[in-house]
Amino acid sequence: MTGTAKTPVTSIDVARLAEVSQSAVSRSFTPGASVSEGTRAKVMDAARKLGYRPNAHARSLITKRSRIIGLVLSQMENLLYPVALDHLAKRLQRDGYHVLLFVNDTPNSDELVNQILQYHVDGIVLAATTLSSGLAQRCADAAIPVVLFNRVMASGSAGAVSSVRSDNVAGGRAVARHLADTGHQRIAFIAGNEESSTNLERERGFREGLAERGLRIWARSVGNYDFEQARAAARELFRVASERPDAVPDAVFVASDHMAFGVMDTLRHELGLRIPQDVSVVGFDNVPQADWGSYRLTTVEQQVGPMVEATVGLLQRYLRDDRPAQSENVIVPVQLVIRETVRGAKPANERSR
Amino acid sequence: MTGTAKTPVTSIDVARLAEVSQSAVSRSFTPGASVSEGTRAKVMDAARKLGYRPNAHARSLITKRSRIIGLVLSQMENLLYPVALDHLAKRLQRDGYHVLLFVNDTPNSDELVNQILQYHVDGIVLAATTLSSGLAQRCADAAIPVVLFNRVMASGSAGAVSSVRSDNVAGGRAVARHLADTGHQRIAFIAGNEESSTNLERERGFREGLAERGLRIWARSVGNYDFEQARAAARELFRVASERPDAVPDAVFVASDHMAFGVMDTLRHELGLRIPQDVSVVGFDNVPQADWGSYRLTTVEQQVGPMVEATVGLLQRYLRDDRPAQSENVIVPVQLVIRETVRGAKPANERSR
DNA sequence: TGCAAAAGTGCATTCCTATGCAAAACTGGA
DNA sequence: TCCAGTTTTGCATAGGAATGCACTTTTGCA
Repeated sequence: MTGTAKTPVTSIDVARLAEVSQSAVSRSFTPGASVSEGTRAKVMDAARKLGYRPNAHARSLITKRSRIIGLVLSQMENLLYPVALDHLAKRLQRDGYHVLLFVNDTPNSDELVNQILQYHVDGIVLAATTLSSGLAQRCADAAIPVVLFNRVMASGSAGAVSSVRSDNVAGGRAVARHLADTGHQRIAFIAGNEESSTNLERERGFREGLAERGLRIWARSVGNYDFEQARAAARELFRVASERPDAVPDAVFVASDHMAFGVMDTLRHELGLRIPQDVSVVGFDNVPQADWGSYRLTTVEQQVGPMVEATVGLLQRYLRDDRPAQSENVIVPVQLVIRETVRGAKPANERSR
Repeated sequence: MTGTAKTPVTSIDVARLAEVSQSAVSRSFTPGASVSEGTRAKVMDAARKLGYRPNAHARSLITKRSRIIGLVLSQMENLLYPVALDHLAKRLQRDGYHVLLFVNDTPNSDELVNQILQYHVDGIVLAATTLSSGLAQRCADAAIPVVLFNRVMASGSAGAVSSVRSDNVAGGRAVARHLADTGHQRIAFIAGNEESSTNLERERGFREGLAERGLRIWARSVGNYDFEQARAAARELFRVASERPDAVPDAVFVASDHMAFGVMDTLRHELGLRIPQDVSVVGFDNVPQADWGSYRLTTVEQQVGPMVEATVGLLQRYLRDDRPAQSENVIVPVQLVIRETVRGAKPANERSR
């Protein structure tokens, strides 16, 4: 019978009941510590009776490890982040770590850094696209390992700021080739946040890919990774549609799926265009919705599983040998997922459904 | 210049530099403590120079308050939860609290309870639809206040298990009335998880509303709050469509938006039905996607803001006067948001766009 | 100017667990 | 049976901050 512990029960209580010392209790709960099987059994038994669990705060106070990873987020509507959060939390839980959440409210990162440092987290995952790299730097200065998720620092990093990201350049290039090879001529691009590394890289790869085929970006607009702004961008690009139908893009590459959905809705329901007959659309991320029947969006898959795995791997390396460690930048390969929003493409490497 | 603190800097270091006692430092960082402006200034100055911040673990060890709220989640793909998570984290951050995340991996809640209790969280928010109420009970037994989010306990609760939920019954009833009043006759229902309180209440309200108008559920299937299962449920309900078009539902109430999207996709793209001409669809939640052009889903809004506010309110009440406190069940009103998936309805109380 | 009340300060202790060190118990080989 | 070697055990302390208590300084009012 698991005892119902109304009041805090400490290792001393357990020690008393098990008739051993407090140290023995502690050791029984520390993997690899020196205790005989007999004592451990007695302790565990007493612990169960009393409903005892070691106090994580007291423990981390002395071990200097909190087994907590701070996660800084800002965008929640783009499903990529919830999905990544889910993976990350589950993965860390398996190793006895947990995620403490920080939502990037204000642009004032000072206060946020303060809050994070108070908890003495063992590591930080920065998944906020809009975040100033100052925050990363400040955390790294405090000797806390930082992993940027889906993002890199602009300037040379000083401390232990690593990053995990997809091969955005390759992704952009793959999209360019695909659109060129399916015979598109007037190819537009809707950017995300123009200063973000994700956008810069995707756009660069895209330009390169187009150049290979003797093309270039025909028209361009900015959506800032925002649903509504992406819709406005689409309207802008297609404004002249009615007057000169042949002066209008025949394909759009949108820097994120989340924006692409808004773009598709606007093209179809507001501008009366058919996808892909009148215009092709390609996204980036491959969030679950991209597979939904209303969109069936051709897009570049960011492999969340491997990205999370890499993130955890980096963190663990820091934690094991806790020297400063060189900053490391992992690039996870991407894959073009061809569905039904590009004219002249045959769905090939589709995975499920 | 904010000093870069390579090594832990403690209140004693600050005290030394500021030429005061350690107590003075502590008091300077404790709102409402007894310190003169002069000392506080000296302390803050020294603290800034050294890059000092109080150690949250040491603090919670002695104050018995961790300023951490545990949040247990399981469903991430239904945007309702990420959105709620976002609100909750921001709201708590404003009060100096933070969210520690627990993802309900396995059905084995024992291990999860263990993990939660180790951190001595000040409160727990349970937002996992699929979770056994045992978990709630166990936490409450450990004298930790528990708030069920979007969910109630089946049996009479013993400890301090409160809940915040929408008025699901009223929501279901509103849907029934709306569908009846717009002339629908063969009204189907696709259930979520049949044991969940949300589903039970929505279905009950729905039945009651239909009964008021002399109708009843014409066909029923179960989607378990899962996208694919909902699609299968839709196929099942409309299987006979080709043979006897008039024996097929003319409206479907789906117990969550997330499922409703799958249902709409299946109806439209797989079964070739038009919405709302051939069949009307109503969802529940009003997640952001419901407003998207491809869906424009008529649905019942769960007001996440007020729900989070109520949740935080309950937690704070527990924390202030920390007696066991009676369990309290807050019900947040809902609102039918009429968009374009119900035949014969005029978009009235639409909010934005 | 004097004195009681209020405000500020420091000392010492507490929160709970982990761990270095020395002592104790046990192991196995001769 | 005895001893060196190994494993267990307990003692005592550390880790960083908060707080009751007693003491000192300041304040306010007569």
